Amino acid sequence: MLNEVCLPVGMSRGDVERLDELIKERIRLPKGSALYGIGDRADAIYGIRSGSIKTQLEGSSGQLQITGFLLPGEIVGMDGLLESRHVSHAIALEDSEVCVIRINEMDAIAQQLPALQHQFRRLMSKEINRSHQLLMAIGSLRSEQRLAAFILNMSQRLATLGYSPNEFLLRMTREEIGNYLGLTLETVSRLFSRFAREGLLRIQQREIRILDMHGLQELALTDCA
Amino acid sequence: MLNEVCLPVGMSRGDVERLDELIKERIRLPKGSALYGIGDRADAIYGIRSGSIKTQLEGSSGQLQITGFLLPGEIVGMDGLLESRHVSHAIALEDSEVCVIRINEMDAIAQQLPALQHQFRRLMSKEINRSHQLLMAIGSLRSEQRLAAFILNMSQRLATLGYSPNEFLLRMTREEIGNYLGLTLETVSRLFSRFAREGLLRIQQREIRILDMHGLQELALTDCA
DNA sequence: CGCCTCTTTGATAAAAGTCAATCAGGGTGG
DNA sequence: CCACCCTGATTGACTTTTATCAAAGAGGCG
Repeated sequence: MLNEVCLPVGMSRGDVERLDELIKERIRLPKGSALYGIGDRADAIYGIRSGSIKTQLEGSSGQLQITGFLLPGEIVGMDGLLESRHVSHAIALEDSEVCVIRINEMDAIAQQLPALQHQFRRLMSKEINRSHQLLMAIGSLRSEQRLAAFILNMSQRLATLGYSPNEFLLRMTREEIGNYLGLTLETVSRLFSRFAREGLLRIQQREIRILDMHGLQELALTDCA
Repeated sequence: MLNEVCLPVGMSRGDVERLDELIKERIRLPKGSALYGIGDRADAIYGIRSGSIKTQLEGSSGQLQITGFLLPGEIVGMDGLLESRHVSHAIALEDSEVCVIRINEMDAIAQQLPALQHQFRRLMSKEINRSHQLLMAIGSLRSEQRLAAFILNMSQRLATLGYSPNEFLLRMTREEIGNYLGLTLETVSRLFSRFAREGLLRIQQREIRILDMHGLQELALTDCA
């Protein structure tokens, strides 16, 4: 049924049926619960069916760093494939559901289905690119640009899921946004207020309504190094 | 011969011989030359045999962000596997040599050699973790901690290559270090001077000698959030 | 030898963080 | 059902960190 949500591939009808074997198990995650934690055995990856999930690392002195906010259709858990142990936490931001893709089973099927192998490789490459993009944002953009880019990114991803790109609900706190972007929660809050004052958007708690998409885009690009 | 440098795997004697087929081609890179650039067709990955290479992204407004400094034994080029086009530049920091691993050929061999598939997956996961680590450093550490962590990281990686962990030559400029760490070149320079003043290390141009490894480690961890 | 790039250092400014107080909702228990 | 509490958000005053601008110094390569 919703295989494309679990592992969005471009493959033949018959191939897709093979995948049904792969995705038997599902997990329901109440808000705030962990899909996995650091040190947990990593023998599967997870496709998000509904809800949203954050992933965060834990530094050597205990500080947390959020590395991603994942939405339906996206894959979580690929960080653990190095040592078969997860090196991050994955926590549901709201009640969510994921489907489980066991690595072993995937390997078995991929043996006769090279397209799956390639698809999986693409997914990992995507993850690399995602964190590189974030790296560039944190490393070379100013706070206002980072937040603008963040809002636009959420908007785009929600739009591809069929939601309105102009009006949506943030599932994370100011503190989580700040942590993700390398800012403090106060800075994030002030920026939201400023964006609202400047007529770029309207914000009421976590409900965002983008009023001037073009202005936001301009802001995100304004640097001209 | 030096296959483990090109694709460090834990596999049987016979398997290793299979790999010889894989690595026929080598490329010599003069200092400053590009292994690939944004938009180039990505049909191979590269194992560094000697020298060092930086990878950098280009933002929408033209700003560059260095995402990695790669040393011998490390793999470069995995960012391009998403769309078969590279999305970054890879540039030699000194005269370097890489061996070419064509994706197609690797796939063909991996068909009968699952260990290779797994090894490749591990490498991609490692790349994800690497950029997550950097993300955490830039996102949640102060400038002095970032630089200390950077120095320690270089030291460790050079040590695993058989070089002295206490004395080495940086192949990149202050500006490149700064860009990588999300700092300006002036800040980097001042920090080096300060570390030297505090007796943590001695620095003369790009020659580093670590005098107080433990002090540096402490500095890198000092946050206690 | 001299130019050119890289580096160092200083003075100043701007950005973002910290501390602190208040405010707003949402959920819980009386 | 309402008051209260607790978490999260906002805003202000102030500090710290880091960037920016500028000038001078050091090597290295042609």
